[in-house]
Amino acid sequence: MQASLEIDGGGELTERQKDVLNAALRLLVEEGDRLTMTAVARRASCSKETLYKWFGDRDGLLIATVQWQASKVRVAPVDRARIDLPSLTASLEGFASDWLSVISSETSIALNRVAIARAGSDGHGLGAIVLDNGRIALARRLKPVLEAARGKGLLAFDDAETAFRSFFGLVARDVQIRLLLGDRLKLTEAEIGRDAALATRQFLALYGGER
Amino acid sequence: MQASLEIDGGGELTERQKDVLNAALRLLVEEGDRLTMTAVARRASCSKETLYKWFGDRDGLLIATVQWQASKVRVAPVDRARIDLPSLTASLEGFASDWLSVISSETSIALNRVAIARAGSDGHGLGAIVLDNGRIALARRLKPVLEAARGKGLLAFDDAETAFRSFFGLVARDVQIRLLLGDRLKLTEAEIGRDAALATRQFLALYGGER
DNA sequence: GCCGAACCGTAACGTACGGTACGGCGGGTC
DNA sequence: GACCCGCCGTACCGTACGTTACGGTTCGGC
Repeated sequence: MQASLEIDGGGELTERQKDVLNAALRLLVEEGDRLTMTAVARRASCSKETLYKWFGDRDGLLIATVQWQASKVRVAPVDRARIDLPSLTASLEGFASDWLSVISSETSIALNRVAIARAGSDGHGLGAIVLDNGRIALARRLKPVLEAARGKGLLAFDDAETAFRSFFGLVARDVQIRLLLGDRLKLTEAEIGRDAALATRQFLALYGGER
Repeated sequence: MQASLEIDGGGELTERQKDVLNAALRLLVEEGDRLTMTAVARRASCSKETLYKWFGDRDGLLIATVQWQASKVRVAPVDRARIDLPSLTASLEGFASDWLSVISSETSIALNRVAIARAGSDGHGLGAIVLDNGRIALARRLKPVLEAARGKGLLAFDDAETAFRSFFGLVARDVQIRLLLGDRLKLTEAEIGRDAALATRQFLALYGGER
């Protein structure tokens, strides 16, 4: 089945279906791409027939699982009224530590691994979804903040996309690729806070206005 | 078979074996992780029996293939005598554009995809190899340059690792994760050059000494 | 010319897994 | 109570693929 390309991923799901997807998600974290339909059915205490009726095929189940996880992490848009340097700094540090927390979480690592593994062969369904709920969602939330700050003269840049990508690089650095490749790398809360503060300071040094 | 963990990956290989590994490499780029032993044998015009005799099993073949590719990209160490600001700038730009070229190449993408896909389940053999020949090799070559530049007062930092990771982030930004996830993103030579120059300028702004 | 080793091509085996079919059951409706 | 419907559990089917086995061919050494 070709799962419908709806934007929201958790809309018309019954509680039972959400339970099943949560089970699939946990299994995805534990087993990676080698989870089997049988294992999902057993873990969720449902029949394979039900899995196929609800999700069509294995691909449909994976897509629904990824969309379900994505729908759980939707965040409220940032309030960008009244922005000054301290609030901008705090906001950037918040974005940075949120992002570091996400990309170092077991769930994110597992989902990115599966999406990357399948990006080569299939019609890049999962990759687009993961990208859209990761990097792209971050950009959508951050760019208005950057542009508001530029409006107040707190930042100076020509292209918000370029500025965003610099911020992204300063924050993520090599963390995600190392974790995806299996590097043992434990990020504590304190380290995330320090790294976020450093990245923010560096970003302001590069893009801060009226120095 | 547990392939021996030798550091060099292309040492005791006959020409015929290199041909076979090159065929496997091409197939890996085309097919990703779903390459089959039959397909490799057919592409390399050899028998499966030979594949199993030489490489033990499918894992051994994949490991040998990744090591073989890694052995091909070994580069000469950088000459760090007589360093001044122009030569440092040129050197950093060289590192940056090399790295961007590597991570945007079909081969690197395919190898990273396979290594990431298997990093969750198997004994993280491939992930460690890819990491060691990617990020870690880059750090090994770049850090002496950074430290030499610090010795001349051209750069200022406490920890070479931290400085390196900032450089890494400024160069790579979101390029690698986007490509791994299947984002269509074509980097031209000119764009790589511009991005490398920008990253270098930003890195020097953050870590340049005696301003 | 003969022998053994290495190798090619292919057939065969075993298994794992995606997908389907079916019997049973509990719960809602009349 | 009779009926229906959605779902569970499980057995089953077909296939793909890793792995092994085997007959035939080439080639270097004697």
